[in-house]
Amino acid sequence: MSDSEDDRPLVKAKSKDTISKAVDAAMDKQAPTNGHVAPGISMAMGPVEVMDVDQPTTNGSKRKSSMANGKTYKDESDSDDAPLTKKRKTKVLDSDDDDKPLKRVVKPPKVTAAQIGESDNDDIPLGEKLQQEKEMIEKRADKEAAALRRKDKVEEGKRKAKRQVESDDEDDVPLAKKKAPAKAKKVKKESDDEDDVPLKKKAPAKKATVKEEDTAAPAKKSGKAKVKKEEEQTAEDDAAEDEEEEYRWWEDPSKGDGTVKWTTLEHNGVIFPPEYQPLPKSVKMLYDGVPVTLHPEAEEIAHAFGSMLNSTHNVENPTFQKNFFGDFKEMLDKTGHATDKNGNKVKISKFEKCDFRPIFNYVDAERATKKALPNAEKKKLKAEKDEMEAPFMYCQWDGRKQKVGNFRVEPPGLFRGRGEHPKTGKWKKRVAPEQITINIGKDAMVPRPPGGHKWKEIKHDQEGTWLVMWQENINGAYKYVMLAANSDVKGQSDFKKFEKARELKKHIDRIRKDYHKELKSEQMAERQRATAVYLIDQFALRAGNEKGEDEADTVGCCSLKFEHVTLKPPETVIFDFLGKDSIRFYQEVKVDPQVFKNLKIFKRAPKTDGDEIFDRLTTSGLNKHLSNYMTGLTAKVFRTYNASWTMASLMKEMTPTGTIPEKVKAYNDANRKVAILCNHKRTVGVGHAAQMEKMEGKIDGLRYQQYRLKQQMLELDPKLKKKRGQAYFDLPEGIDDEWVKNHQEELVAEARDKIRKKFEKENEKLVADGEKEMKAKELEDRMEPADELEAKFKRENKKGGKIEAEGKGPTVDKLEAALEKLDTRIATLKTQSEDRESNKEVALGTSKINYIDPRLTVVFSKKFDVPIERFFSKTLRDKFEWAVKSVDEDWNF
DNA sequence: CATGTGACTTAGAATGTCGCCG
DNA sequence: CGGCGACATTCTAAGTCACATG
Repeated sequence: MSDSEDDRPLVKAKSKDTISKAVDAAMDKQAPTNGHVAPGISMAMGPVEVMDVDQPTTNGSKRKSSMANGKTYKDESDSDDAPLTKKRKTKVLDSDDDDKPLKRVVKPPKVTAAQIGESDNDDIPLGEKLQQEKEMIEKRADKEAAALRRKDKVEEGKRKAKRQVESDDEDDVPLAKKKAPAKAKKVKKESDDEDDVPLKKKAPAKKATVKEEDTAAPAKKSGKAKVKKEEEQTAEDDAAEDEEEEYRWWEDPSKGDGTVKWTTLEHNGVIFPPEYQPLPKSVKMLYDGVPVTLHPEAEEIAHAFGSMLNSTHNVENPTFQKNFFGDFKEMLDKTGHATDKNGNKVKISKFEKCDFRPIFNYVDAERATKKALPNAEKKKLKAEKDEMEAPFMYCQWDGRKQKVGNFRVEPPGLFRGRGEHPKTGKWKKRVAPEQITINIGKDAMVPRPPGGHKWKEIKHDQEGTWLVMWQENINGAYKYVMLAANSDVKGQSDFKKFEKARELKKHIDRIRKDYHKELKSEQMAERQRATAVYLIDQFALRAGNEKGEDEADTVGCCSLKFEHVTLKPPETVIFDFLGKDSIRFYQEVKVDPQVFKNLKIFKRAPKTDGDEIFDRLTTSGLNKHLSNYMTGLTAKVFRTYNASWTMASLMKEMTPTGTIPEKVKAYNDANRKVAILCNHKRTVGVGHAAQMEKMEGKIDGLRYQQYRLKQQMLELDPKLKKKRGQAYFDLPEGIDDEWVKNHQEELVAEARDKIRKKFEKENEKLVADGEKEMKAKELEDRMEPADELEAKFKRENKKGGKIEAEGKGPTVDKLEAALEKLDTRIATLKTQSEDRESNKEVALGTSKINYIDPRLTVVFSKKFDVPIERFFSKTLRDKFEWAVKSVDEDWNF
């Protein structure tokens, strides 16, 4: 009973609960089972040992399925477990120890189970379970708690002890991949241990300082630049006694938070989206085939849906439909539903009966007319818009003009949650000024809210970098207006981010060493942590915070679940899960044997689908641990570090030879590797396959042309047949008569199309100029070349038909030349299409923008003498100004 | 501690524009 | 010299992570 209830709670709680429950259940049944305990198991295991794999667990039925798994791992885990226990007493875990047992064969499964249990309560009695566990025997709880405390202490001591012992764990071979950098540092390492905690080092101060200055100067307009710089300088000097200090905070992330980000701040707030423009009376959605009139507020929602009809991705998603229709109906209920042309009320109750196409057609037409607007007109509109937006584009931040990122309040619309977001399609309401909080300098003029309205609140929070904030209605998410990427603040924090990643270089060896050692820790929690860090480091996984049930079900490292990890002995792991943005992460990788073993243990029964692999680990625990190594070190730093590091090493392998495009390609190839590392993908649109096919078709077309050329050659010089062999003149592979026929038809149709289009265009123009349009007869006449083409094909297709040589004065040589030309064209197309194929689902942008230290790109540009423009668009150059200006070709990541 | 709040970075899709090829 | 695909920009969702709170 209680069991089922148990299943409810949060995901995390759930999995843990399930397990502990199972433990409980088992205990109740066979509490005394000491017999199962393997020799050497210490008391610390306490009550838990009792658990038996075979015991029915909470969700008995479900569990079953996992049995197979459980079995598979049995021997493994056993051996592994034994050491765990053993260790209990030892201070330092010794790898030998660990290994031995591993080799030992098969223990009774019970032991295994016991172990699990043990670990369970081991670290945990988890305060977390609480309420559900009320029924739990209090005594037991107390005991556990006590045990826990004890353990923590032990652990603490152990950790220290370990440090010292460190040196001998040679055995943990780092992956080849990462090895190189690690090695280099080794020497230093030792001493580092000591500083663990402290320091922000000053060392780089010199360089950094310089950078800081560069960065600081916005210097956008060259005209003003000089003057500005001066000002800056002084400002800098002022602040600059703090130089020291200032430098520190921007190097030391832990300080990042309590710091003042500005002293004066002026801005003009936000632009609100235009009011909803009701559709013209002639445009109505149909309900049950009948045009109906809606209250504007309801119509607005229908309009949003209708204008999306082309994005099947959303509109055909059942959740999207359901959520949309739910909110739509709610509004209908509120506004009295609809009326038909006679003013009779129509109650809208079925989504299926709604036809939004009239709305879509209207919207689509509007789009088209807008697009068709004469250029001058477009320009004018744009200018007007720019002018009205000008005041919002910039703010004054400590007296400096800085660009604002997103000064527009998000317009209402249907929420486009990604993946299987349970709320996708819900109506995102118009934001009222009353919801908006303004953050601004005390002395600044507060922007005026729209007529008759008030702001929710005015703040003067100097520790925040945002100018305007509101909360959205669907998820309660906070929306902020902040500065643009090219602003000083953003630039600085970007710089800081990469410096942090670089600092990790100094610690990475020790961290890797530690986690390799801790992979064998007898503390389940520690072992999980080590394993997680391993995954994060090696495979660039994200941290993986817990998520709520009203969000898409995606995971990162710490939230990986049973079903996301498949173990394939001897040491291959298959990851298959949805990560951020519901992007699939699929990788089949070899891992350290110990990691493999650990994952097996973490997956042991009674865990099953839906249960967390790292049930003893949270992102905050993980990050807390990481921060011991280096201030500000968190899981995400590893992604930055590994991405930049990868780029740097790839660059080292390159030699600055070849043409510019070749160098650019080399850069992009490296970039692609980083993107793959980070799993940055783009979903290939449905049209992609077709596009690919089209390219293939194009290639085939060219090959067919070649065939024809050859035939023409033959016509001119029949002896060639002998000289070159029949095969040379055969239809190319993959092309047959049928294909040829189709192709010919296409070519003819294309030709016709072209002529017709041209004709129509000319006619349009004539009409526009007030002249008479040409007659249909004219068109017919113009079709002549197409007709001729058709006729020619017909002749060719006749039995024994020849392909006549084309062009004036055809010679074999000329044809040969044409043939060659086609060869190159085919080659280019082929590489192009291959390129495209390999690139189709990799997105290079994200890694370039967020992960690869831009200074690396600058170095590449200088060293290989390729203009930076080839790598950074204008916006990126602005964003990375600090990098572009601060680095020479000797710089190292 | 667990959970919630808040602020900030990272992410792919949608949209806009621009350059290049036939 | 115009069409269209590639590239750039905008938009906002979805993460991370520190800190507050009970």
